[in-house]
Amino acid sequence: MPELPEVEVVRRGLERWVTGRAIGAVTVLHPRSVRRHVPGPEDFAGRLAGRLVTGTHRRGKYLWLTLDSGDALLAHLGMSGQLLVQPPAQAAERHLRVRLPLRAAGAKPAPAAAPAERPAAAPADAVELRFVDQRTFGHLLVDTLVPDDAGRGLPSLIRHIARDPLDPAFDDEAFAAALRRRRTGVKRALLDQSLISGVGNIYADEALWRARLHWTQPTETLDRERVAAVLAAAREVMRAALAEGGTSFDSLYVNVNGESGYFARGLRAYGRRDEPCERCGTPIRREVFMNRSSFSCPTCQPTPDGARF
DNA sequence: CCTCAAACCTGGAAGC
DNA sequence: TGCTTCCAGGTTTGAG
Repeated sequence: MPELPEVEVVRRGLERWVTGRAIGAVTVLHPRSVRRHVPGPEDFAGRLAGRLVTGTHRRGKYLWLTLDSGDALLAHLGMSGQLLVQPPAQAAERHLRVRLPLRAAGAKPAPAAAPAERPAAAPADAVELRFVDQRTFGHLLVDTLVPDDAGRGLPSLIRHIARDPLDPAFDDEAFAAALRRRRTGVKRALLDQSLISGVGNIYADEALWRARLHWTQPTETLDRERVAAVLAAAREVMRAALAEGGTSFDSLYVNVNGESGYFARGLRAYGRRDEPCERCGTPIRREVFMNRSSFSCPTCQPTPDGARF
């Protein structure tokens, strides 16, 4: 389940393969993967054909490629999405949803040919960007760019997505103030992408374990220092995941080169039910919230008075 | 505006 | 072995 560090690893992996290349004839194999591109799959492919990729960007868990048309190819990996760069002749993956052929700028478009007729020795500069997604919670779409609060281009569909904690322009004070205005539990707030983006179930639990807060801690009780501690913890665990080259556990999640990331050994709370807390030895508990698991230490993270869900 | 929960998916694991 | 149920969960949508 890609969260911010995993998506950033994908972005970095894509950068050298896609920037400066031209997109060829896009094939949408599963319409659900472009369901948020309202004009439909044909329009999606039409807006990409012949366009040059000018850069790679990310906010929270959203990733986008800027195009020379002024638009952007926006991607969200959902729970099981992967963006792979493969040789064009590589066999199709089991859950391949969209094919985006890429060629070096200036190279002639490949002649239209059935896959079986492709030359065995494809030009070295021809690659294929592939969107593979088992559970189809992820999606791709072409969107227009609008200026963000710093005047930079942001896909219009994600205007409501807050900056993420690794963004230098993230405003800690504004976040603390917004949290205190909320009347909810701290974990629900951490998962609210309009307050802070990039934090999912795993990194929320990890940040709360490090900050010694239970997930039901009411947001209005969090003073500036507590919020600073939560943010510092989230940044620490995300940077550690990033430093390990990405990621986590789920074999579904694969980085741009098709290698499974592995950050599971750095997790102190998530997925460790009944295992001893690394600070105090108390067995980690698992509680269900919003139909998903929350892992915490009963001693370091006691359930607060006035718990909010 | 805020809060909250349902719905959207698939396949591996666990239970029977 | 084979069937059923549970579980993973980010985001949008709409009700209250």
